[in-house]
Amino acid sequence: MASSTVENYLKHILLLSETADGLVPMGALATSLDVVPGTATTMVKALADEGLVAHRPRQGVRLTPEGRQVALTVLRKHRLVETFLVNVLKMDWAEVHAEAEQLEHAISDAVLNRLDALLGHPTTDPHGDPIPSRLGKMDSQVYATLATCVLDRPLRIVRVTDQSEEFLQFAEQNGLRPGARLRVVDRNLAAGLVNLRPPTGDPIPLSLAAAGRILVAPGK
Amino acid sequence: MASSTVENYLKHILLLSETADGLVPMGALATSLDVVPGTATTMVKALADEGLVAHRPRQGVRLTPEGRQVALTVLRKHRLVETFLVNVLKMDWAEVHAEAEQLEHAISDAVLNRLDALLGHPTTDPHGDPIPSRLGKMDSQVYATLATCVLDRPLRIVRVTDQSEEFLQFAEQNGLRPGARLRVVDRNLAAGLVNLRPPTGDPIPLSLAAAGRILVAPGK
DNA sequence: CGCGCTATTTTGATTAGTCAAAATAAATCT
DNA sequence: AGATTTATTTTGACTAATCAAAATAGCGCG
Ligand SMILES: [Mn+2]
Ligand SMILES: [Mn+2]
Ligand SMILES: [Mn+2]
Ligand SMILES: [Mn+2]
Repeated sequence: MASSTVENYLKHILLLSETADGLVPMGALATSLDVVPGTATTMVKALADEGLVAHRPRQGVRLTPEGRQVALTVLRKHRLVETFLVNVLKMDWAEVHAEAEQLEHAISDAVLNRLDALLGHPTTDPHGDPIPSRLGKMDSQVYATLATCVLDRPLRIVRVTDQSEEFLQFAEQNGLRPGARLRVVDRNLAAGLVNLRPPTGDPIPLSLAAAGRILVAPGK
Repeated sequence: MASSTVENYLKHILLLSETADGLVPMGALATSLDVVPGTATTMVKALADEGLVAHRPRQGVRLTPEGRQVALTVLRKHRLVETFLVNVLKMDWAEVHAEAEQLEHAISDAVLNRLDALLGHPTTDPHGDPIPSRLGKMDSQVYATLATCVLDRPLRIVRVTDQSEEFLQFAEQNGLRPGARLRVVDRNLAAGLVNLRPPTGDPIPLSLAAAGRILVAPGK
């Protein structure tokens, strides 16, 4: 059985390889896991010995099919747990990430499947992050962000890709959660500012950086 | 923060000191935790340095008030998790112990309290084990067992004190769960046998050893 | 081509938790 | 009391995971 440390390494490699060509540099991995680079190198070599990753010295690391399977299961547990905590226990979506970080390693497959059924087999978690299916399929559709989408068209928020408590709290406050409707009224590249118009209420000003962390799709 | 190892040591010391004069011998602790005696000695000395236990060399170990508080919280988590798994996720009462053994270390106090509320502040878990209150109070009433109670009187099962899957499966099969009504029709010390009569259906024969693991109270 | 910057790897130590086996203390039995 | 058995403690060694700091490999650049 993989230790929680191993599970975390694999999960982070999976997440980081989404935003790259598949090869994750050691530095990025170390930063993401909050360890020093030497530690990541050592661990990755051990994971390679176990057949969970392939290590290209001085270039980076990628998951093997077996490692990917483990990582997907951990991610599935993480996101289903978050969904449970928000939908059933009514916890704040800003605090569930830290909880799930621990619980993802403590949940058996039996509990996982019961939770999945209880929640009605959801495909996204409270932040809009896709939940891998039992078979390891995960929606990887590419969405526009509030920083890149067309102006003045009806939009629907599909995902908030910043897990930090502060950002989530701010988003919550302004009704910026998955499913919410809005338009981007204008964008000022020079000032780095975006103005949003929700269906009702005041316009919402947002930095371009923040806008880039909210994914949207065209919506009625 | 206490590691899961530390939490397990404290919880086992708590449980073992219920069935003794409060001083738990190293041998018993080691057996209970499935480690070799030297390991228990080493760990207990470390726990003593942290002020969580008091160690009487060559005699045994007891919890300090701080250690007891930690142990009670872990036990509360364990039993509330078991209750959740059975009552909400509809898992089998024979399998939840192993699950809770892991989850008890991964649940935050925030989740603990939400679970408690969701379940309606239960005072016993699916096996009838008492759940310590948020303040660390735990019912410690002493009950008779099916091996020691009076004959031919209406009884109510209050607790099944054998966590093994086999025993719980057997008990389930025969309706021997907390809340169930029955009588002890006779007891044969020589043969080591007890005969139970449920309200309906066939009499149930049971060994004295097994009978001693089912706690009962006089019941309508 | 050679120099220097940066990312990575290596080396040597450390911590938590464990076991095997030897040493010791305590209890029990002649 | 002295010898024997049993429980506990000590010692030495090991594994997983980590860090600090030194060594190295690649690069980009003049
Ligand atoms: Mn984690
Ligand atoms: Mn999420
Ligand atoms: Mn445990
Ligand atoms: Mn129980």
